[in-house]
Amino acid sequence: MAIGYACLTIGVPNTGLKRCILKNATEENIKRITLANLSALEAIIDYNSENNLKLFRISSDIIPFGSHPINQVRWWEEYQDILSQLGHKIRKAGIRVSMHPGQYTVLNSPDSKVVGNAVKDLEYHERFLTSLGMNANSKLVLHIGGVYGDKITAIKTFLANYRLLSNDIKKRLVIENDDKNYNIEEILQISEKIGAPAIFDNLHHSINPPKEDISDAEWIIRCGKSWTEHDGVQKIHYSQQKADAKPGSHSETILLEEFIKYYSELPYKKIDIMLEVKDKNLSAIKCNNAVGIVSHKNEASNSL
DNA sequence: CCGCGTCAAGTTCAT
DNA sequence: ATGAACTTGACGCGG
Repeated sequence: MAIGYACLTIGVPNTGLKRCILKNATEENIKRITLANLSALEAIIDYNSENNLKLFRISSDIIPFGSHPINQVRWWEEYQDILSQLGHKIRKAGIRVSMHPGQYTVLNSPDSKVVGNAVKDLEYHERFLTSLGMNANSKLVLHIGGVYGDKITAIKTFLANYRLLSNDIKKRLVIENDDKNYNIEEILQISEKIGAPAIFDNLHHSINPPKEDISDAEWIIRCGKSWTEHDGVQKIHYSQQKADAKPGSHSETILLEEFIKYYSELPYKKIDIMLEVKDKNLSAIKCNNAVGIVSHKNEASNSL
């Protein structure tokens, strides 16, 4: 069991990622930012390792314009050594990394240009994880996409386009319920058809539940059946609603009492939990402490 | 140098 | 028909 966080590391020097706007995306800037970001990622990994944070989502911003035609840098070749050393460090630390293409990556769009871009974006993310030398338990998390007024057709489009993806992408792809369009029941139906594992997101689920009203633990059990040996340990997303904000807004920090209750109700503990929360690593450490995952630092100080 | 508007992409919903 | 929200910080322009 590991608890992790997404993309950003709060309060740690040299871990910030750089970006640029399209207008400034020259080859020189792209290379400079890429190198700076790989260095930042190493600092993040060092920090995660020291703090026993064994689950981390790498930001899609790691390579500027990673799937945009403006970026013609063959970074996976040019920085092959840096990437493979970084990957080695990640594995040595026992950290599981993943990536999560965003809301603009829509595989089931009726617009073939949009689909083409989505495929390119998946290829970019896949290439990054493969350049690190990660195996198939490093996942790419994807939402299904739009509905376009007809969900049956939209799902058929997703299935058809999924089948066109390369095996390298398919072996990493996992699908997640979202807060508007596709609930966990639909995700599981799609998951069975394509063989991609299902990620259960508790907050999305609370906002967009299916008709069948069973406990989160029951849904997690059903999702768990979609994870095979080569996919690694089942992953779920966990977040808490920010008070007095729009449904779906992530809270500033994780309230421990609520987390511990949720944790205690999990059907089994062989689960990796990705927190989606604004204070990132701080909550991840807090939750680790709450469930008895102690960092090396703490062990050292405890033994003094 | 400081502060605030803007930023690649797509879809949905509100106006 | 047009525009904001999504999620969010960081870039970078204008003063």
